[in-house]
Amino acid sequence: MSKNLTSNKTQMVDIARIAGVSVSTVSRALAGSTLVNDETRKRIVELAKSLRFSANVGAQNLRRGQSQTIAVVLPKSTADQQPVSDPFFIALLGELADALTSRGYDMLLTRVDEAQIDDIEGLVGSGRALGIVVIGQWLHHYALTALSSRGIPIAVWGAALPGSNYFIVGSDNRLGGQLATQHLIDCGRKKIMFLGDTRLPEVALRFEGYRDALIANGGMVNPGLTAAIPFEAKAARRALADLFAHTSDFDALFACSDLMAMTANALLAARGIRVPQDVCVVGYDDLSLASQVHPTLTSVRQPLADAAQALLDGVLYVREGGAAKMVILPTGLVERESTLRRSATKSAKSAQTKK
Amino acid sequence: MSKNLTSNKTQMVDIARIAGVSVSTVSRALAGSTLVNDETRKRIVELAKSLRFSANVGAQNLRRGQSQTIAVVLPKSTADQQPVSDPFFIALLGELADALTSRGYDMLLTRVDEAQIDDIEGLVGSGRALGIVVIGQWLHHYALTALSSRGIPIAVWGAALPGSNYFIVGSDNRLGGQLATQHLIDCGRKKIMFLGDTRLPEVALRFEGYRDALIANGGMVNPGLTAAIPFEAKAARRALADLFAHTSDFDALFACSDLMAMTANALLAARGIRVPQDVCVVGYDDLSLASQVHPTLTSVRQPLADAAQALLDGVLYVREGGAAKMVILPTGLVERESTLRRSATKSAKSAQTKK
DNA sequence: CGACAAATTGCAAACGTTTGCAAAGAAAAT
DNA sequence: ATTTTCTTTGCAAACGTTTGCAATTTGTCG
Repeated sequence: MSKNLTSNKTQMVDIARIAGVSVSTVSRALAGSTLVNDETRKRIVELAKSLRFSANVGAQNLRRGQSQTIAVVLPKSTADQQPVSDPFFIALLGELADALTSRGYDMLLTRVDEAQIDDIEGLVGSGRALGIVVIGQWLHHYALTALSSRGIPIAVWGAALPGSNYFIVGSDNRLGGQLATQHLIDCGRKKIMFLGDTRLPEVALRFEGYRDALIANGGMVNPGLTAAIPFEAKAARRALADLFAHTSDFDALFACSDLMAMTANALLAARGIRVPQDVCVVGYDDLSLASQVHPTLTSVRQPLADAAQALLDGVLYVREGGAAKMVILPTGLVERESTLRRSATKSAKSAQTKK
Repeated sequence: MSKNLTSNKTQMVDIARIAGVSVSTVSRALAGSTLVNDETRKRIVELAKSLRFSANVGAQNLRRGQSQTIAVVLPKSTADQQPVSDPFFIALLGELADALTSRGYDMLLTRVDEAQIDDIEGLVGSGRALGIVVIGQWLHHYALTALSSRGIPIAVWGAALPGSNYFIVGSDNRLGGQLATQHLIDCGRKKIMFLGDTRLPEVALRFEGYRDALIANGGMVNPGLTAAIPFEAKAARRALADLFAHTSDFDALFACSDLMAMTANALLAARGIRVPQDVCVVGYDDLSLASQVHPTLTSVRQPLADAAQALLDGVLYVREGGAAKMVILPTGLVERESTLRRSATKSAKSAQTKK
């Protein structure tokens, strides 16, 4: 019966009628334009509030030719039954949500299968979003490159790769690896095992840091002390269990995520190996969980809030025609119970002093 | 110079021109209408794909008078500096994301301060979303009631409260509490401590289940064996540390979240108390993490995927004018290392037999 | 008192779709 | 050959905003 498709939601024309002005005036008043008389403006704003009016965003976008929404895509590897992959991504997601809302943007969350990665172009093409933040780049470097070169504003959380033409934000993975390893060396450890799959760009960089630290201290990488543990929880557990079943010839672990470190801790504990006395463990990400478990976890912190800001800025910047950039954020080591610095005798300090 | 505000994105008129048909035909073809000749349809669909065209969703919504987006709001308590409160919510969020996308809806993620909870009405009022899923109801029961009675389609994850006029989905908290407690009793435990803030509706129900189980086994609640531990990680840690500093007169813990249980485990371990030998611990939620830590955590599982489906169904149902309902999902106990069933001698079985 | 500027308002044309209706053919029935 | 039916297409009017422009009112100055 009713003439309009959309249900009886109040809209500008209603307000205009009640206030006895035209729709234009209502529009301007609500937009805070100076073109409208102060008094009328107040009256209209008041009225709108009392009617709980909020303007149809679709129509606004249509008219203005732009949206205030940013799409955030989370990877979903086909093999992975976990709803959301890594707690770290979640933490980042949370920060992103806050950063976006505090700057007046809406957040459209999408999980995409790695295979459908190309489809996300539609998010922008359809005007749903003005740009895209991609969390986790190992969904096909080339796909992101293609997207970016086609003019889709994207910013990616990941590692800086050579030949990237897309905007990329990441932490200083190399430094992170270095800090962690140096700390373990300072703890007097000699056989530091690296846990992580170096096929992933970020892990590869952390590995370089690991190697650098070893070399800087007169050591070198022992191939027997590296294990390609995947990030995904269950697979990681399997791989670690398998690893520990075959070797216990290490006195420290450097894990590429806190989740991995925690799982390793659990498996070591089950074998009666004590952390940190027998084995020191350093994780990565500094999840809030890291300070909740036993033993609390020494970890490499990534500046999440800064990352979120940088990603948002990145999307907007690219959208304005800015060229792709790399933003590398600092990392720092947070020391907790899972590692134990030796008493001053053999610490980094004495390394400075000539023996 | 260009006449149109929106940048040079391809739109229907472009396709129409190239294909030599009218916009209407393009629209119909892409919508799969039978009104258009099979051959022309194919040609147009092909063309659209090759141009990577996707229709402007804003315009579609405007014209159709409805959107295909569902807003999901996550609580953000003002005091809480954690980006996203509880890992459980995250897991649910992930399931929601999958449920929504697999049914063709977009997901608009919003974090709201508890104070701004009323503002979420605008999400629907502005046509951005067709309905709202609220995760965590203890942001003001009354606000949700008001929202719902004003006709905003919402579905809430939480506990069934008397006098709710909004659609609510929750697990059977009472049963969960019962199962956990009964299991601890079956483990031969006598002093089972309840950890959780019973001011929260869900916790209150779990407590009832706890009480019921005690009574069913000829016991009763000992007020000294309940502690109002909050959910938020840091506060929980403080409260637990404080608790354990004052009492150790318990042989089992029933914690209202896995996070709480893990933290308790960590603090107990630091005090040299062994789990499960000295103290058995049951958590709640069955996070994927529960099977990663040491000892792996016995926990009450909530059916996340079902929950997500039910929430989505709920929003749609309410939007179609359906009356508010309560959906209570089953729970189950997952036994792991943190509890240890006694050998048959003193188990539940013998409780049946007359002494 | 007339002319001109400034302030405030309204008109109407977009924005990119969908869809009721009419039109134009083509095929079928008479 | 004429009418009827069916298939396929296009026209044009929405959907709810924003905004350039013109129109009106009011104020100021000579």
